[in-house]
Amino acid sequence: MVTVHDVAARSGVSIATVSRTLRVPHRVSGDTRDRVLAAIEELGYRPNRAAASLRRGRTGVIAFVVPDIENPYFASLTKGAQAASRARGYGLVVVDTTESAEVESEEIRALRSQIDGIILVSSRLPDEQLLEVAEGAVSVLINRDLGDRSPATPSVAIDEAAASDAAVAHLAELGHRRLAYVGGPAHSWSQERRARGVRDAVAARPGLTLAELADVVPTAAGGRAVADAVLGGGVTAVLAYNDLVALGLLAEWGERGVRVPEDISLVGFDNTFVAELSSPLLTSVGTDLRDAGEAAVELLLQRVEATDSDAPAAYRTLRPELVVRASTAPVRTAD
Amino acid sequence: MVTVHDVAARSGVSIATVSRTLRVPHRVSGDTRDRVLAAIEELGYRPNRAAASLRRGRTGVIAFVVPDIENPYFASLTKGAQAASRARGYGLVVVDTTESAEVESEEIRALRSQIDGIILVSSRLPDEQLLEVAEGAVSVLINRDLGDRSPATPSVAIDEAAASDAAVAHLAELGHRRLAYVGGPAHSWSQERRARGVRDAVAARPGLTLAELADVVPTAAGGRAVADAVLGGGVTAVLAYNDLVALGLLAEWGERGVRVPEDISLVGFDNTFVAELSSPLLTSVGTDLRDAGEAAVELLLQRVEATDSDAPAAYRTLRPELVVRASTAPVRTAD
DNA sequence: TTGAAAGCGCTAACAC
DNA sequence: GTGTTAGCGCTTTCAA
Repeated sequence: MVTVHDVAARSGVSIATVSRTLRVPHRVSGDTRDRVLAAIEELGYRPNRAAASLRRGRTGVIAFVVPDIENPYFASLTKGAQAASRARGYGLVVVDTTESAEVESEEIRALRSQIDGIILVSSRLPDEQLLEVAEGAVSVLINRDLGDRSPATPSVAIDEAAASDAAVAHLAELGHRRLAYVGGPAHSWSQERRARGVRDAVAARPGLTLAELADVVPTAAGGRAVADAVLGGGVTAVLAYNDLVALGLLAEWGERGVRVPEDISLVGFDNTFVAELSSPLLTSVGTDLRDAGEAAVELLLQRVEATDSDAPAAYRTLRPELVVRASTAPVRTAD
Repeated sequence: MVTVHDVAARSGVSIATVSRTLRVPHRVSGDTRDRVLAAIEELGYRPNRAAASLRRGRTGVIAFVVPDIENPYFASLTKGAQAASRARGYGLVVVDTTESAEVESEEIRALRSQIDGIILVSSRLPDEQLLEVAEGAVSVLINRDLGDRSPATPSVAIDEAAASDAAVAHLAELGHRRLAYVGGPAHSWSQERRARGVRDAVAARPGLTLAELADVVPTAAGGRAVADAVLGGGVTAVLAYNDLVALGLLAEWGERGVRVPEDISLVGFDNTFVAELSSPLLTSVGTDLRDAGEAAVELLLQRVEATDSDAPAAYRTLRPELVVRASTAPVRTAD
């Protein structure tokens, strides 16, 4: 292993100068800098992070905690976070909690002392526990919000009201009047906001009616299971909790001869890549998740690197975009 | 921050004993052990990993390098690796190389000194560079194999010959005689083995013919692009390079009135979760990817923790399973 | 079985 | 602008 001592010897300076050349190059004369850099190159020197961490009290690693890395939604967020942290020279430890609050809290506890900061995505922890975690470490939340309870914790959230409104507006414009919303898990943070958003958007448009299905398992299987129940009542357009549920509806309907969009229009949430896997392609509303992942990293590092806690907490609200694909069409028959 | 000193003071022993209690408990008397453990509990002591790493020369972190975390195939592998490394007390740094060999080699270089080992999944590096990496660190390969060139590097691979054979056998049994294989990227390691496997399986069954399409982009869009080209020549069943390509074919055919499985049967490779997103559900052949990820971690840690390099290199070949779903059916008309 | 003590490689005062 | 030096918290001889 090559150490600062080797580099120092090779370039005829002290170890302090070697360290300075790397950390504060402007405090080293151009001449020495060149010599040190050359020696580093020749020797293939790589600073030992463990040593630096021990001395500086910082590890250069941040944790990214997701409920399920196989879920396309979280995979995209992770991709963005990964790229951003790499670009900033930080390592990203990805933790998959398998949707379990216990695993989540256990992992966080184990990690706490080894990382500079933590990003919690769609945390499954109850508010009080989440609060404790958030206060106990430099942290950023995605899809959760402690509000006044922890004004120092930044969060990144998607403007679900805007998303819902865009989706409903699109369907209304196509002439749909009787809508249905297939909701997700009962107490999910996103579900609550999406359901409210859809209700508000419908209420704001006279003549629209809304049927709601609650507590659907947020997977394709969940969608298939309720495909039948959604139909009827003259519903001509359906909004699904997420793309996966939408694809489940689509598949099951297809097998029962219900055609999309001829018989019924369908809109998903999140606009994940699976929206481009189906036939017809799925109209979906969502934000760029990679951007969201990046934003969270930026927010986190801003705090990590803040000399003291001078950086104000930032709440980043991301604007979603409706991507119209083939699963929505003008309502067929006037009611 | 609570340190060994605090625990030592609290329990009336030396810091050495505190350390021993955690690392080699059997060398501490039951009595002292209890006292130390109690103090640790009361104080909430967590060993500082940076310090331990510096002293022991090991970091407790392994790297998992994938081309694209958004790809369901790699996401599932990652999920398995994540669970396995957590269970063994190691941190997992996930690196997404965005399918770029440069990014891959750069990241590996940067990481090398900070990790105990590295798992390279479907590496995009050319053989000689891969060899260099594999020799320069404790490493395990998934979906690559250096063979004699680096007999010390374990690898985990799926038995593609068996997979291809199972798929072809299934179609042959259903009465299909004219098959087509939609291949993946020209020089991909998996593609080469899958193509060979399919060819061999077809050759082994008199009466079967095979049409091959090469160098298809391994995504749904890639599949859509060649949906037309595959048809014709009396082909009644198609094998696709992976599930994504299969879904692309399925979607495009659907829009052109070609029905699956009535008009044509379709089989995907990998059996990722997207095979359950379509209508009809996709017949697909693959191994449990989480298991593969776990296996790689086991192999790696076995070497990491080997006192010296006593552990023999292990080549783990995983047996794939064919999951028959609705996209395959008996050939409709006798030829 | 336990303790004293020597560093692991690096950074950051502090002197010059 | 550069060098000297004192640790960061831990593990591990070596002695007792």
